[in-house]
Amino acid sequence: MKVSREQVVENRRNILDAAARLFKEQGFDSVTLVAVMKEAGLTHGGFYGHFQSKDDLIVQACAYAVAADEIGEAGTLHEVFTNYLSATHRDNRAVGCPFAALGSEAVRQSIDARNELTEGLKCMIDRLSELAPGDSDAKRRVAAISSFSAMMGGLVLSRLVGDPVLSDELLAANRQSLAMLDGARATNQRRRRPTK
Amino acid sequence: MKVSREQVVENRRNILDAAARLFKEQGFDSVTLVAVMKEAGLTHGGFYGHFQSKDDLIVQACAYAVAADEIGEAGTLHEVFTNYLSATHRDNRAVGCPFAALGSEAVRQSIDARNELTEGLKCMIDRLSELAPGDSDAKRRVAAISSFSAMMGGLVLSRLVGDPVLSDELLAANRQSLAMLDGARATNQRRRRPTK
DNA sequence: TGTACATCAGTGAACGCGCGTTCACTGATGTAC
DNA sequence: TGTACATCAGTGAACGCGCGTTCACTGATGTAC
Repeated sequence: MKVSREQVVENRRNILDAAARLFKEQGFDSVTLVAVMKEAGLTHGGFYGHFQSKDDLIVQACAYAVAADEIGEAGTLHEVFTNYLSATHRDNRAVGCPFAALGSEAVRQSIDARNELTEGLKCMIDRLSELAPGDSDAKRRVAAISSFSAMMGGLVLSRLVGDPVLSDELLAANRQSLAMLDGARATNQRRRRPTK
Repeated sequence: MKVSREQVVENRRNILDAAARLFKEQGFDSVTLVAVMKEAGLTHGGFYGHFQSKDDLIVQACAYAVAADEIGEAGTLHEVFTNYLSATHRDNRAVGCPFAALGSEAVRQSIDARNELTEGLKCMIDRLSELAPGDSDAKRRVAAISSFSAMMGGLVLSRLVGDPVLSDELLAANRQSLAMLDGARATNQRRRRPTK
């Protein structure tokens, strides 16, 4: 049965939202279109009214996921990595960072999907560069890139590990290391963003 | 046709080697048993003489991959991250680090597979702890964990990115950051491993 | 504003392909004598 | 050492299931008058 134009827009959004969550939780290959459409409250036949193929959905869902990602919106680098390297984030892949959830699989996706993620990564690096310590744009950018790499790598490893003690240690060690880097570089720089 | 006992052992090794390479290159789900057996120079029917199931192969291939991983065998931390964060490593997933190649997918594998990888990670952390800077075991261990997290995260991001300029920058920024950490901490520590 | 009808988003059965897995068979190995 | 035979690693056809995808159909929407 035909639905209203607003409903079409909402349905498409629901499909993308369901796809992003399921992909991050279970991976691109394991998630079926039937599962995505069911999660979105629809039946599978309607899928091709919204997307050309599963590959097309993956591209759109990647764009949606990086756009919805709020990691960089905290006020300080310390807040960012404290939230990122938390047990909560580790244990909730579906609503977490798409790079950590899908990184090593995304490498093998279409160039279109990777380009969407690349745009999201560029945006993330720019936002973190504003928060990172360093007395030049170049240094802050290096700090942003290395900080995000460590956060993302550390989170993946903490999720991978079976041993819960080691998993917690991996998060804590990365938090500690980032705190040192943040503090050490902060000492010999002028403040760029004075607190209001 | 029956083959000699030595040939059986070699065939099993060839299957594991082919599986580890193909998994790292294409991911667990995309690789078929037919492809693995063909790569090992056999036909698919014989697979179940060596392994109980594809899941069993994944477990054994994870163990094989981490055992074959030589990343931590360089002499200094600088050598380790220079090799790890290289274009060569980025462009050759099949023979590279299993954590970078399979990290975000391995999260969703069986607990047996994750335990094999966990053992490999523990071994990696121990080896890097011997090379890492710091004036206590605890600090060297934190440095080892955060260094490996950044290396692994940085490599995954550099592989993911479509833009080759950004990809190179991600590698270079992480090398630079690790060099700073290595150098900075090295200044205020006694030398633990004097050069022979 | 009310009515008739064309549009088209969503439904669900069906298709075909590729996958993991099974199994009857083959023929070289390796043992018993 | 040589021969006869049981063993069993590997072969390749076949199976069944689940997946992405298609399509004839439905019925609410929204437009023309």
